[in-house]
Amino acid sequence: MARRGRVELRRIEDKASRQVRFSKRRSGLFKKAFELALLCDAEVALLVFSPAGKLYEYSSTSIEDTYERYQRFAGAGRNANEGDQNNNDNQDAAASDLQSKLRQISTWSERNNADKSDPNELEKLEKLLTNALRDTKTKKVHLSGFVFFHCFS
Amino acid sequence: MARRGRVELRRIEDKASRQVRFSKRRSGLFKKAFELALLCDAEVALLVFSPAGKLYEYSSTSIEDTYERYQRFAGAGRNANEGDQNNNDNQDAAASDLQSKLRQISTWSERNNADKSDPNELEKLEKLLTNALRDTKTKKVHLSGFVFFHCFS
DNA sequence: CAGTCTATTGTTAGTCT
DNA sequence: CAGACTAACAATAGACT
Repeated sequence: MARRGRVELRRIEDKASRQVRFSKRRSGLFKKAFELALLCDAEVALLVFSPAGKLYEYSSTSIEDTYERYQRFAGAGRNANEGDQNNNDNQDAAASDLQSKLRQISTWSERNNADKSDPNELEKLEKLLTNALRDTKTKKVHLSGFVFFHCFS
Repeated sequence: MARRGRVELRRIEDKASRQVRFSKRRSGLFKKAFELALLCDAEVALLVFSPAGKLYEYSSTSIEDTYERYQRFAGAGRNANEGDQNNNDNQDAAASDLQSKLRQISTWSERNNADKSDPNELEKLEKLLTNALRDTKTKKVHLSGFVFFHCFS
């Protein structure tokens, strides 16, 4: 009646199960996003494409506005922090991001040991690698002997 | 030692508490987003601005790409389900060098979940990523050629 | 498929360090 | 102020409907 063990962190192979779990987890994720925005007064934008290519979106203001803000932020100078305080580093976020990218690569790599390789997957991998590499370089610059690896779990 | 009742769904007034809970809930949200992408093979993009204006981001591929896809999607018909995909057959059996590089990255990535990060390790990772990326690109060119050839002959 | 049910695992608010 | 701790609440996998 319930799962037998902890959840394995890898792609769900069974198609039916993956579909059901996508539905349930998507609901959960959107709820959490909504709660974060409401409780903590944060600006949140969330885009999800199902494996079948269907779009789901949530935004506390508007996707477009948040994306614009993101571009100003990420685009213009790494440390430029809009109008306010001298917060120097987004290292926390950057670290998490790098970590998650590494995890994705790890997963992809494992999955791929069994799979055949195909152009779409390669495309995806290429993007992961490019992003991870960019983050690595950024991080290296910021690293001045301090440690800030941050995990989700 | 624990909360006394259920969580009220309204903005947290106490500033310190709001900050702490933002931190914790943000971690949780990013973890969930990561899991959805990984377990269910979905494309996820998540942008969060803290009340203080700090940016946090996660993307299973790239924020830019997902936003573009979103625009195409939202711009044209809502239900338009893109034109995909089902590319299945590919025999590219050349497991090769790329796979061993991926395995190295995988190992590094897993080890690093527990380890601290340091400049030397980053240096190593950077080299692995660069090499893997180069191979990926090479392979993609070959694969593209292969697919192209098959489509038109 | 979209709900219901329930045993389990997962998340987290408040507290302490 | 970032983690550790832990009681309590929340999410969810799998089976059914």
